[in-house]
Amino acid sequence: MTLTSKLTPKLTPKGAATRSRIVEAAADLMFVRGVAGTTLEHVRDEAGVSSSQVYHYFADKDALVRAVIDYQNDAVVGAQEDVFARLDSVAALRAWRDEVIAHQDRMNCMGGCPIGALGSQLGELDYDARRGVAQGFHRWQAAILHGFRSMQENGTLPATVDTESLATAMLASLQGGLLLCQLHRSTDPLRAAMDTMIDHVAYLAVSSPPTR
Amino acid sequence: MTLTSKLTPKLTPKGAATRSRIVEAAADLMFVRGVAGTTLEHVRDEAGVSSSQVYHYFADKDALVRAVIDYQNDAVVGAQEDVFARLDSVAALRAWRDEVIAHQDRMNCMGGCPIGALGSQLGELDYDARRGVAQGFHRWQAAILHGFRSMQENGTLPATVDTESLATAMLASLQGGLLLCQLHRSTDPLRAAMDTMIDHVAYLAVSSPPTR
DNA sequence: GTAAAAATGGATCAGCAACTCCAGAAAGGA
DNA sequence: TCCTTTCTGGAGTTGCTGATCCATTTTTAC
Repeated sequence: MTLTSKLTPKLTPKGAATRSRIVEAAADLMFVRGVAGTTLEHVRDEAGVSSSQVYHYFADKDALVRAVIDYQNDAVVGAQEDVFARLDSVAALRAWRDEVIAHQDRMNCMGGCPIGALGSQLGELDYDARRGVAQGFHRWQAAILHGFRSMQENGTLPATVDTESLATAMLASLQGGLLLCQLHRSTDPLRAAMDTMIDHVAYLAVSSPPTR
Repeated sequence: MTLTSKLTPKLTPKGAATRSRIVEAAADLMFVRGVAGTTLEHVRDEAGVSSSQVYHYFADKDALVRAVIDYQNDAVVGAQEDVFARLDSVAALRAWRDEVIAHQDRMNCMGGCPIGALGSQLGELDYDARRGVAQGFHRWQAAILHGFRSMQENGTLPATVDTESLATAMLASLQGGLLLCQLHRSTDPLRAAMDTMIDHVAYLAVSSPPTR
């Protein structure tokens, strides 16, 4: 349950739909033009609502930004949480890497990670925003961790491996790789980052094979 | 040699000092408040110059931003280029990791990487800015690569290792780790990211020991 | 020493974007 | 049905911020 749902106690179905349209429009625009580069006028036009609508559903721009963070957390992490849970083998990790790279290819390496971009832009400006993004990253790390734990349970990874650190390192590699991918307009650095990290997982898996 | 030096052909020593003061003030402010959150009025006051000074040395805000990118490239990468070149052992890598973490500790995990933050904020908004940041990252990657090549030459790493990819992966890990460090206000994720990557280098060094 | 070029100060402009207001339409609840 | 609440429309306002202008002082070059 998000914080914003508490702040708008009474919402008719129609109102909820309008609110969603505003958040989605804002999320799309902020992904392309950045938070500061996105005016509420843009959001208004893109969502097809009037000026007052935005302020009917959100106290100010900051409140809208926080709703966008919640939205992206669900869209990016939530939608892939079950996918991460099934990352229980090195082969599955490599398939996931291929999907991530293919997606960036389709995007022409533009935009990077929606959550990471929001965090980088708002980290020092908006306390709540920073917390929201951190929460999304924690959720993301937990999802990856779940996969690594599965690899321990099925004997792929030895129990001695620090899966917490490994999951954090994997997420960091992904984020850094996405940033380099965006700025170099090439998937090569993303591939290098993910491949190297997956190679390390494979090393951990091989170096201490299951003893059953 | 930076591009900006070509655009301001005649600069008195006094003028160059004033220009530098403006760029440094802008860099500091943009690191803390972000690019969009930094007004030229802030820069003017912080640098102790009048409004017209800024426009005397820079065509517009975008030009100042590009100068800030050049400045940060030199400050962050340039200043540590020789340090990177001496990273020719696993122990040296671990010492470097300690320094990075100690620095983030001193900063209270605020701000992240100055170059990464600029890239994330400007990546999709300013073509020249994106290219400038990418150039800085390339320089950074090359510096790390230099260290890995040294490790090959002194026999620490086998010649078969793809040092290009390894250097890129190390930089990505660092960037992602810094982002998580900033957003979580903790050096733990940064440590996890760097440790895991250095462990991998150590694995590559050990798995195929020098055959001399 | 003098003229040209560069540097400085500060007032001011103009546009934009966040935010407000109020009136009216639609929906919900009894 | 009728009354309350929610939703919508769009004009309007205010403050900020990037940018301009011109006069004045300082420095450089010969």
